[in-house]
Amino acid sequence: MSSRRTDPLTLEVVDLIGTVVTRYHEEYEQAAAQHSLTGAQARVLALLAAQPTPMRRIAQSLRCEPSNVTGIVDRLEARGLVERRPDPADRRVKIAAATEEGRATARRLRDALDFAREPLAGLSDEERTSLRDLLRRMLGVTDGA
Amino acid sequence: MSSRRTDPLTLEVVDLIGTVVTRYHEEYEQAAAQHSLTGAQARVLALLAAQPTPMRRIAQSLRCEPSNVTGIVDRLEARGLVERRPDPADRRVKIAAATEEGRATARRLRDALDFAREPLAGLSDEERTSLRDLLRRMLGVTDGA
DNA sequence: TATTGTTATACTCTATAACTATA
DNA sequence: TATAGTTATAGAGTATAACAATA
Repeated sequence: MSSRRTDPLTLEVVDLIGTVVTRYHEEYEQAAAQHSLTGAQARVLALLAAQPTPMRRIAQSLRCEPSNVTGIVDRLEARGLVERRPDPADRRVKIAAATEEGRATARRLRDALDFAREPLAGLSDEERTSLRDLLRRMLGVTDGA
Repeated sequence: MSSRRTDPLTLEVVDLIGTVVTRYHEEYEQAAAQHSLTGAQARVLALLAAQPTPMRRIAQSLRCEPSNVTGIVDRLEARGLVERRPDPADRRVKIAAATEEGRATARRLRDALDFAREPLAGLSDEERTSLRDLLRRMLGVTDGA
């Protein structure tokens, strides 16, 4: 197995994946910055634009401590992009939800994320199918649809 | 071009790439944390283990302001993983270099990065070649070797 | 008692601006 | 005067611990 680790082909694929990761993050941060958002704020806003979410679950989604979410949502709320709502079923819970303006910002943000879209446009349908299948296997995805 | 943007195949590939990016980062941070390093510290240490580098160039590599590098190298230096050396050619320049212990840590860190290695082991040579070529085209890489 | 969200605290990363020592 | 590195400062993300309200 160590032969596979140092084999030039594997190393190049690893390197290419590293490049993908780097480029993806740079584009994401850049797109967020264009709307004066940090990466974390953009991720939370995207999540809340998809569906209102309790603070606790936001933390799970971000894989960080719940205490951190307070500040991130505070800053989004201060800009009118997000609001906190009570949970009728459990008065301990606060549900964060994107406002109309927040959803609009999230939409523009997603449109700006050309990363995977533009370079993928250079591939044919067959090639994209092939890429999808390889990535699926690499990630251990059983199926998709 | 907007038809390609919303086509299900492209969306799934975009989603898979997002998963790759997320998983890669988590593994990287986790591997760094196992050595009590932050992500930024691990990146700088890996860079310096490959070759001694002036502070200015470290900043370019990290795509951050030079002032930030001071603190990162300070912390690595305080732990004996890195040292600053003068540049004989230009007395303004300080060259940061990994110590023997720093190189050993960098080596262990790299070994811990199973992310791309392990899942790639499930692919055949042909599949990895195919994946390499698709990633190359996606990234606009003319060639490699 | 356990859980949700928050506050308080400390550390790191980040950018900006001003400083120093060289060039 | 321009450049390399540093310092000072401030904002943001992160983890830990302690707390109030609620379950």
